Amino acid sequence: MTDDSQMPSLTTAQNDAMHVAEALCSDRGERLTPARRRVLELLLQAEGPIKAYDLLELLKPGPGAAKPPTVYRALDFLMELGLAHKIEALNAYVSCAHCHDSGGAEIFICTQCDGVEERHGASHSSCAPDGFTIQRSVVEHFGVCARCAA
Amino acid sequence: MTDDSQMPSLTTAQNDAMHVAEALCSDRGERLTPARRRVLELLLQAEGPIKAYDLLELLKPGPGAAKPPTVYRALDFLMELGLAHKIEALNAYVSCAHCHDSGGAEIFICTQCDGVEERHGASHSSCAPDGFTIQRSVVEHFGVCARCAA
DNA sequence: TTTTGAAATGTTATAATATCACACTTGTGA
DNA sequence: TCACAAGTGTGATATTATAACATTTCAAAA
Ligand SMILES: [Zn+2]
Ligand SMILES: [Zn+2]
Ligand SMILES: [Zn+2]
Ligand SMILES: [Zn+2]
Repeated sequence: MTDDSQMPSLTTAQNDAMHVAEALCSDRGERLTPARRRVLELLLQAEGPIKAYDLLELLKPGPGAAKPPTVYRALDFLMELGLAHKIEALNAYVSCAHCHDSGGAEIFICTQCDGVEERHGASHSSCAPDGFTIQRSVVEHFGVCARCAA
Repeated sequence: MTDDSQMPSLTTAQNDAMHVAEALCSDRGERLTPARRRVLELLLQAEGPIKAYDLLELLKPGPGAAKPPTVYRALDFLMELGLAHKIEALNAYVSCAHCHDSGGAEIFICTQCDGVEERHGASHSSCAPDGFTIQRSVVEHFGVCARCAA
């Protein structure tokens, strides 16, 4: 029996993601506290983008019924570490499987199945106005994924 | 004296933009009603992105004190016509000088002066997951403009 | 001209999203 | 042991946006 035994039904991939998160926190000297861990689990288990107040509902059954600041603090923490992203156009959140340092995530959301895929590295500086230095980008594409188009 | 005389201090460029808007509405068989016109004027006069409730405040002095639905309806109308955009990451709105049909706007926001510039036409389909069809994109870049960097 | 019907607006209330402020707890290191 | 910083709990409140339904406006049809 591992010390992940208190987690409810995480898939292998989700379990792996938790371990990556633990390692990342350890590296950075940050603490993956129970509240933060629980929110990350819920993000990993979600089938697509999930809203803060839906997370809040999912946290209700637990020992301490969470209040909004708890969820938003956990989300802020996870986003700082690059373990989660906010989809601005939806006011919703997703876990990030890429564990990149901040910057450069390009998100594709299928409007039929709510599936989210992420890509990195495309530079947008070539389109920028002359002399404009990009510090942070929000790139969110909505459409139909290959599976749903079939 | 022109029949724009009831408008408060619009610059020539802003006046031109109003005429473009009028022409566009005319083309589309849509009506640029006083509420819609007033909101567009305020967007044009704003120095940068402006929030819905700030627009609401600016409308207060007028003959009829506006309520939230008035502002949101006007913004929705203007966005439908491509005369305004929402900046999702700021929950704020800007007028659009490009009068493009919907789709493809790429927005650059200077975090020092709040200036907004818009570019078009960069295709992101090359970065998309295989088989993903993009229907709508949100592309917002935050950084420092040439003027502020100088 | 009158009728009429769709579009637009007014109005009240409320939903949905997010943060503040401050007390308390917890874990860590001097 | 103590002091301190980070994290959390809690209640209130701020911010952003929409629902629902009555009323008005306006132009086209009769
Ligand atoms: Zn990511
Ligand atoms: Zn899909
Ligand atoms: Zn535009
Ligand atoms: Zn600037």
